[in-house]
Amino acid sequence: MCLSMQSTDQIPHPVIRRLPKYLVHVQELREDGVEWASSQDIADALGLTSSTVRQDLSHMDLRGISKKGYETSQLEAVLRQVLGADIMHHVVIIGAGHLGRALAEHGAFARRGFDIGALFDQDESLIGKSYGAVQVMSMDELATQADKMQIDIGIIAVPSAAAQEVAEQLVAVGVKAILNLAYKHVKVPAHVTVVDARIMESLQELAYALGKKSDLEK
Amino acid sequence: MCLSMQSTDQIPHPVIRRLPKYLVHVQELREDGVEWASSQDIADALGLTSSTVRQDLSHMDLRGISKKGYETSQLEAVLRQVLGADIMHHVVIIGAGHLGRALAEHGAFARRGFDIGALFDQDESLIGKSYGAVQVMSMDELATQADKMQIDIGIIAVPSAAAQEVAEQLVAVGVKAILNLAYKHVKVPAHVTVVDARIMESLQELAYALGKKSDLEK
DNA sequence: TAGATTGTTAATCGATTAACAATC
DNA sequence: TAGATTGTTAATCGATTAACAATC
Repeated sequence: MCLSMQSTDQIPHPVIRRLPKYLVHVQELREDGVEWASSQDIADALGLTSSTVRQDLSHMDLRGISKKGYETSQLEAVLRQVLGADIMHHVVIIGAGHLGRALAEHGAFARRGFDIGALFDQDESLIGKSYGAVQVMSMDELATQADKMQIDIGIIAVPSAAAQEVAEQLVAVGVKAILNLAYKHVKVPAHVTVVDARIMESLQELAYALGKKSDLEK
Repeated sequence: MCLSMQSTDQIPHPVIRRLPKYLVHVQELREDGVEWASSQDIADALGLTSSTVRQDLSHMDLRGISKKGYETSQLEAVLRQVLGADIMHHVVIIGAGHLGRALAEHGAFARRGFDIGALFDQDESLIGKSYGAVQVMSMDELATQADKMQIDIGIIAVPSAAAQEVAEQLVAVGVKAILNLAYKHVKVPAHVTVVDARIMESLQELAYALGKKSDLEK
């Protein structure tokens, strides 16, 4: 018997990318003691239209109520469930440079269900050191460790020249989900999901916007 | 007389988000001595279709050549120009926590035209310290410093609870472009551009993808 | 010349927005 | 009851893909 029908239908990608935004907002509302939020309330807070919010939430396993909106605690629960926020995910970071270390030391991930199990680096002089509660290991140990801890997600935090090779190493040890922080597109087999989070690209997008603005001022 | 017609037409947002990907790839090709790249070559490397590549590049101020494709050095030049990669942008980071420090110490930004002028933090005990070549200053000095260095871009690297307040402070001192790394949507006036680069959201997107995969295996 | 590849138009696909009957 | 707000259908808008004449 299948209770949650929603788990089978295909949620469009733009919707999926908005779900974390709904979650963080509705969580804040619930913590602040707000029990109900209308689609318009949520839209205003997140810079969307109420129509988009209702469409998006129609993919979730809950119903709103006329004149009241959506119950924040219920909405939070279904969003957490859909996003797998209640399951602990095992994460490794490849690259113990500034960015990799910062992520290891950043407590917020563990609090949200992402347990960072290890940092890996080529640089032998770093091996054995700890950042936060996370130890640096040799790249040679990746395969062994992948068996021990069941790695769900690999984070690529190496220089761009090494990104493709690291992606292939992660795929080789069976990692199915990769967060790529390197300024380089990586190619992986179709069964592996890659999400890019590149600060450099975001900065360049801003630089473009600034250029447009100064054009308009002329 | 206006030589670059392209600077006035409106480039669609999805195209703009792909431009940095083209730039980084074509730069690599050029450095490797590859002089020509066809739309199909570029598409294969970046996981796009050749049709998309040709459509995207039609917004740029260059022409490809039949049977050869696009000249990499020329393509790099127009992409750099459109993205403002040849102009130095002045950046400040608000929040001298792990992430803020990592960005300050990360050399790649300066190399790509983003000069990080200062870190700002509320914590008085951090003030005066340096990370990389970047000094930590008091939040009280933001307004004064904003006048001195001409700030183009502000990076929000504070805990989510403080993100909205920091956004407002940046807007108040005249910053027109904000990179938001906090796990919280910030509201700003229409004349200010915000780009989000939230690692947490990307991880949650991956967690969703993992959940879908384990559903399919059943 | 023949064939590969462009630039561009048209077709398709999909996401967002608008509209409104149902409902609390 | 009257009015606000949902869920959903239909309309609009925009992006991607396909197709193909032009061209090197």
